[in-house]
Amino acid sequence: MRPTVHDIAAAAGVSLATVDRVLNQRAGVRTVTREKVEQAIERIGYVRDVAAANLAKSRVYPFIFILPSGDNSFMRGLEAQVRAAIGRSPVERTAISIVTVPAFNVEALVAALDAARAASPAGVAVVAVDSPDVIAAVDRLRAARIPVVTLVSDLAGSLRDHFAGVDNIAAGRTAASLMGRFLGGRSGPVAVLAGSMLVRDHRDRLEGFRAVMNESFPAHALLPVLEGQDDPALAERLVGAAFAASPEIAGVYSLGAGNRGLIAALKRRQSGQPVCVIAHELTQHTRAALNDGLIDAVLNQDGGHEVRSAIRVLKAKADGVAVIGAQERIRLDIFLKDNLPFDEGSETDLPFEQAGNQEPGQGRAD
Amino acid sequence: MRPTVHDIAAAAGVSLATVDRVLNQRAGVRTVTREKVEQAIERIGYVRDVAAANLAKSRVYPFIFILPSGDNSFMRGLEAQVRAAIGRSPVERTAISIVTVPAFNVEALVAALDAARAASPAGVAVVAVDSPDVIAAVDRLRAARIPVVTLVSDLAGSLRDHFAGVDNIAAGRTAASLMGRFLGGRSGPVAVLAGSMLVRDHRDRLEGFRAVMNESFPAHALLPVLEGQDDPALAERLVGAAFAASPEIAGVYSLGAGNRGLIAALKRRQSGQPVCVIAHELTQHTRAALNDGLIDAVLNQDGGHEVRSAIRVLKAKADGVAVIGAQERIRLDIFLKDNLPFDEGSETDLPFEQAGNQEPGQGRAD
DNA sequence: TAATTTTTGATTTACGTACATCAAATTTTC
DNA sequence: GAAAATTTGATGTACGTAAATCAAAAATTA
Repeated sequence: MRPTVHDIAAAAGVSLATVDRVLNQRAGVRTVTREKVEQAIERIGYVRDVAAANLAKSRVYPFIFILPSGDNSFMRGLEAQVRAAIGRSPVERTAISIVTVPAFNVEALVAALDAARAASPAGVAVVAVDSPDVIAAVDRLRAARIPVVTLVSDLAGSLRDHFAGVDNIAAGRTAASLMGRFLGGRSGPVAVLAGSMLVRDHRDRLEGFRAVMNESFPAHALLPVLEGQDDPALAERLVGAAFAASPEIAGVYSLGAGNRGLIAALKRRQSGQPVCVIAHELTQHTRAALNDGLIDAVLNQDGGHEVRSAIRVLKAKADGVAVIGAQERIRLDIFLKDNLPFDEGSETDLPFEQAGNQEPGQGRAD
Repeated sequence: MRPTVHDIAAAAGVSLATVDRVLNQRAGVRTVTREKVEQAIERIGYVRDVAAANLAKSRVYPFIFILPSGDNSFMRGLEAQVRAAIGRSPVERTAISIVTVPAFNVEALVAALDAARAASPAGVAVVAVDSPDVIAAVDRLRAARIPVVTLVSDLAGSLRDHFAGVDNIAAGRTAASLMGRFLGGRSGPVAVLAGSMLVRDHRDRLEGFRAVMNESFPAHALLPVLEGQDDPALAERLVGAAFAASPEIAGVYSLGAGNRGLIAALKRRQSGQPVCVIAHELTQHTRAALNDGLIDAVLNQDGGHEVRSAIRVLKAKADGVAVIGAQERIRLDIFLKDNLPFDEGSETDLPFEQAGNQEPGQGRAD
């Protein structure tokens, strides 16, 4: 049988009350006694029964999720996943609130992080914009002993506890490797469509992509990066202009969002050789384009996994216990039209379709 | 606040004892009363606090894992993952025992399943061999109200509760799609190395591979399937013979284990055009070959995920509660040398290296 | 040494559920 | 309508931990 607090008391030769004082770091225990108890815990291999402890404490974990607002399929899917987690709150003892801030907006994000700190939750998950001010705001949360997990896009140099997202450098490298092999003998330059260089995930993907293209496929020149602000309309204009300027384009790597615009531009393209297209994030639009042969491969991160992983890690950090590392590694999914998962419908789709059009630059769209 | 049993009692106008009788389906409740209570449960939206219930019951979940024995890196890695789960048993309230049976052996597997049934555990996970006798044995377990999860290889037509493994038809299709694209303009037939057509996973992969090769890349003929029994030595002989007989081979799809033998044959191959190789399961051997450029892509299933998922599902089935479907879908990982995960060392490696050589056909090796 | 402070022990209640016991109320059977 | 059987209620204990109270013991200070 697993040892209990009573066994600690017996082993240490102290009372239950003293064991409790040590376990829950309450005052009024002499150092010698505390050490006696800690040694007993070590000796008999006691591990606190978290379920029983949570029951006794009527513990709930108040978490805050900070996500970009705007018309971005992936981000709205992520929000839907957080809402699904909210639906499981009674069972999981969480109390999750969602805060949305304009995409790529440092000041708004800092304000949201500081507001979160004022609410003193049990943990914060945030889709980070890479900036010194954001790093400072995250570090203020950590200084207030509030666990922080970055979601989707990391914040290198900050004191965040964990990153729940894919290895974006590897993602970029993989995209390049697939691009180079899929192009085979064909020649021609490759265009890159990004959202913004303000977010770490996009920068990392570009870095990985550039590295492998230069190393392994130097015959294909890289055209200057198109920054589409994750806005479909802008993306469509930029890609269309690139096709017009360089009809010999052999491939396109879309490492951000706004794929609706990219797909529109591909459909409008009349002439020229076939283009190899690799994009990120499986949405209704990229899925359809993959099936139609407009897109050759989609690299995907599972937002549901990321959200559930973030919650597990935040809980563990709040309780001060270890996590199963391998379980929390977010995988990069590679989808060809041959291994598309069955469409789960509402699960990854938008929770609500927004009809009206969005101002450009306000969202990480699609 | 979340409703409790007391709230049910109040809402239904009955005593706590009666609510308990209904909740735990004990006898001695009139149908009218039972319905009154069930309606109250529905009305106030009660969900049992599983943590508290488990605490009260001092619940442990005795599970039995039935795995193939023999010198097969993937299977030994799987076993290591089960052992890791055993290490978490005190926390997860499980009591897991491992049973190994010779690979591809129907009688031994049936005996193990029947022995498991006699032990009346809370659930059984099994790497299935596809056979009517095995189906019958699994159905006997289900008839005894014991939840069954198939692991890695499914058992279509049985009453198993769940399959914790990848979609192997999609895996085969993906392999073909990658193979066809990687080959580009090159011509020549493609060889297929399987383990045994007795297991569903191998048959499914072959089916998917054949379908896409015939549909999309009919220029590449498929050579007769080599059945290597997942044995490295046999695989090496078969592949070597195939190279000798057909020097113009353009690609090899290894859909089973025994990749050590395949790699040896590839290294020995002197002449001929370069061969595009796609294999299954990331082990120390396939990882090294991928890095060396001997293998072009590895399709992988994460044994750790499969084991943890199997345990979660078995628990849920034992408790009669729902699972998060998306969380339990096992993903097909596609690894190129560019997105190899950091080597976790002991985590996916063999728990112990076996030096001695194994009789052929006794294991699903490598 | 006495007075004071600090530390420790003993005990109780609570969390939400399971399970057992015994008495009381209700229904069924003859 | 009485006896028997069944159903329901009331109550207590348990699971492992948290948290509180108050008394007793030990240590510290004057």
